[in-house]
Amino acid sequence: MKKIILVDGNNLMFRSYYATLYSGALMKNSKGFVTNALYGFVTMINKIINEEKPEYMAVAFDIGKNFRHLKYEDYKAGRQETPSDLLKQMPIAREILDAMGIKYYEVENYEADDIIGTITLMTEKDPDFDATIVSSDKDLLQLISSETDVKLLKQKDHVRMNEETFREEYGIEPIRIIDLKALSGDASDNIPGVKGIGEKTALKLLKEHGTLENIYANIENIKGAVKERLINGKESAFFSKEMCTIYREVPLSEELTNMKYLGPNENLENIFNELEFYSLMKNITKKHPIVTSEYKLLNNISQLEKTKLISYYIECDKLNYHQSEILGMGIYDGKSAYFVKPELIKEVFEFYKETIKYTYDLKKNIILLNDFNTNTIFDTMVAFYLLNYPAKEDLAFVMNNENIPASFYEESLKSVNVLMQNVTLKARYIFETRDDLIKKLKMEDMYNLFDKTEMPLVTVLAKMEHHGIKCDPKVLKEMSEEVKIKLENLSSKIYNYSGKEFNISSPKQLGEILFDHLGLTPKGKTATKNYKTDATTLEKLLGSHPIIESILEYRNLSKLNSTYLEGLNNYIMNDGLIHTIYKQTLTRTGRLSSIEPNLQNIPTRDEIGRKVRKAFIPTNDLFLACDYSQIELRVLAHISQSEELISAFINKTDIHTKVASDIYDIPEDLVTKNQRSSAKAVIFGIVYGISGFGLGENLKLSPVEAKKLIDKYLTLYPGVKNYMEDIIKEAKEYGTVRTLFNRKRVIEEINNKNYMVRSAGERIALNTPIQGTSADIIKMAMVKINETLTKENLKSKMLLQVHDELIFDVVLEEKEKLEILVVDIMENIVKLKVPIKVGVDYGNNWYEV
DNA sequence: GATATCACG
DNA sequence: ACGTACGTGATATCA
Repeated sequence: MKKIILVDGNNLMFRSYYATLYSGALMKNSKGFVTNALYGFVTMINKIINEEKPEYMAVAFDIGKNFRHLKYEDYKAGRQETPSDLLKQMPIAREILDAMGIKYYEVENYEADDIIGTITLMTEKDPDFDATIVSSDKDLLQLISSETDVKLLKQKDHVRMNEETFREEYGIEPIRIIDLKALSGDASDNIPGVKGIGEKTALKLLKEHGTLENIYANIENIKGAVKERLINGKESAFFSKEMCTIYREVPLSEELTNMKYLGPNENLENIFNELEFYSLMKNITKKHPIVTSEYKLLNNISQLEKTKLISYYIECDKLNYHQSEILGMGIYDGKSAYFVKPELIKEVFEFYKETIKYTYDLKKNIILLNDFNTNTIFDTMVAFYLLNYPAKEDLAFVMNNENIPASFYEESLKSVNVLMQNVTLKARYIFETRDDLIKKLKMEDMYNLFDKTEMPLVTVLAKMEHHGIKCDPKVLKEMSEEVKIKLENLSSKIYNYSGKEFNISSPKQLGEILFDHLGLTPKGKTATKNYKTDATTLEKLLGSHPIIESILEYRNLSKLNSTYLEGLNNYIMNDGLIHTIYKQTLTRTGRLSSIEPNLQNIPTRDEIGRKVRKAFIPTNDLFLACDYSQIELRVLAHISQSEELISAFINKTDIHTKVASDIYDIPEDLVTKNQRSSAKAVIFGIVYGISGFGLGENLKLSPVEAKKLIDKYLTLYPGVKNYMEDIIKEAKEYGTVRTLFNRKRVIEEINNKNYMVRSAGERIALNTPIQGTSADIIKMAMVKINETLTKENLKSKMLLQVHDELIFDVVLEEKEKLEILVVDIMENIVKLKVPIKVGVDYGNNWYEV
């Protein structure tokens, strides 16, 4: 059985137009062309296609005055004239249907209803076809039959009406809709019906007598006022019936089989581009069907042809590519896919030396191949990241997400056949998605960020990872021994206080000891209903029992030992170096992250922990650390254009002292250390979207007092306040925020009905442009620094990035030159409304720095 | 594998 | 009344 979907095109366009007419500004493209009806129309058509998955589909439109107008000059009188804004969109709807591969029909002097009626007559006669009509017009219910049902559109959802459901609701046969209207009329079409008879009475009469004709044949059996009204309105009734009967023999010379739904063609994208329906374009961007997973086995380079570009995908045996073996490579040259075994890979790259290449996770491949000049200009993973796809370590994540079956690398480990299939398929996918991704990056205004910053950064990070940072295991070992002794002593001390032994590292057991066994006052429960025992909670209990202090110290030292002293030791490789992995496609703000090990969270805030840094030493002569001074605040000053902040930075004021003097209303030279640090907390809190409560916790003030500080700050720095309001408004309107360099973040939470979720979304909206812009800036600086180091032939290396600082392994004789060039690049890579300052430090190890 | 905790900017 | 600062990763414990 074949099903055809029949859509009342006029009905859909009118609905769409009026649905958004009163919602404020009418949707227009940048040329001022109103597009609201078309947008709704396309959305509805998409929805119908999604829900019905039609093989056949047709849309019907009204055209010109029809026979009803000729017979009845008041037909549809009283209706507003079609607004010109809507009228102008009508022909485009037809163009869109053409481009969507959907047939549409209009026949001079007939309405859409008549065309649909004519087609359903065809399907009723054709044993191969059933029909579903989509409209919100109840008139069409008269066409319901055993082969035809109606999807009746309501304001929010729809109801499906077939013979059974119709009878249930109306108690009459579907075709009797015409008799019903003949009696009760239809205000919207200006059908008079019988004056004084409404739907209730009409239905009652029809249930009793069946048809309009029968009612009049039995008119003597009807009593009272109804009879009178019927007699008076007889002519009108029969005339009305004629008016609302769908004409089912419209001259339409078309076979049902020609109404096949073909799917979108290339014109659709152009039309959507013109209308600026960018959100709708996502659904139509060609899902490159990977029709074949065929591949050849490469035994000899001579099988290959020189070509302009290829794609490749490499799979290795572990997630950490610094210590793993290549399993194999897939390549695709636009015509054929080949599986390349590890021993042939070097040769293949030699063969394709001049060839432009695309890949996925270029940084991984650079390290695996130990080749920094692969001529790879496109990293699909980075593109996916910027465009908000799940750009995980394995391309299979994205492919599966796009409904293209692909195996994960774990499967490749199990069987060579899967491996070969896998890498060649992935190589094909990379090849075929690249153009689309570029287009999307351009559409989103992120191509520059991609091409000039993120892509070049891939190689820079590869170099940093590859170089590694030297770490002396002896230093770690010595510290660890000391710390372990202290931990021993602390545990006995703790057991003495508690009166029994327990696992101090178990928050659950610790909670029970403190609050059940020792009877201390709990300060709340965790999500799993255990007592809270985190540091802030314990600090509140400091006076109540001497065990608390020991536990805090124990926690501190055991963290230090397990995560850093012993933990880091496990990452020192045979070359005596630690090779972290920077994740370039993970964070939502644009920052990097560092794993295995995380070199971005080596202790520094407390003195004991900071000593870990003594283990990190240069391979050249010394370390240079260059850190951006208050980069996020400077970015805030720039983005918010707060005059107060800008002038403070331009005048080189100590910003925290300045703010302290402002919010406490005292001269700068009287600001105490405490006041300065409170001001600092206020400023940082603002950047994160803090509440009075949160700041109060932080500063050990009451929420009310804290709130006062925030309010004072916002009054004195109105630019900041405006920024906060504007960015949240922007986020709510578009569902996204952007950094200064166009990096985009989608914030789903921003219009959530749940207060907590929505508030979190608002804080994200506040913070992301600031954190993200800072990330953009340091990334741009890194790219330029790398370029310059190469150009100037310097041997000193960039080693680490810790969000706002860069650490270099310096060759002594290059010291001055390096410092000047790095500082210059970092400070001038972008021009903000405030100066950007970089601090500089040297040391023989990371601690000294 | 989830949770609690704590290290960093 | 809600429940309370953004972004990360590693480790130990426990269900």
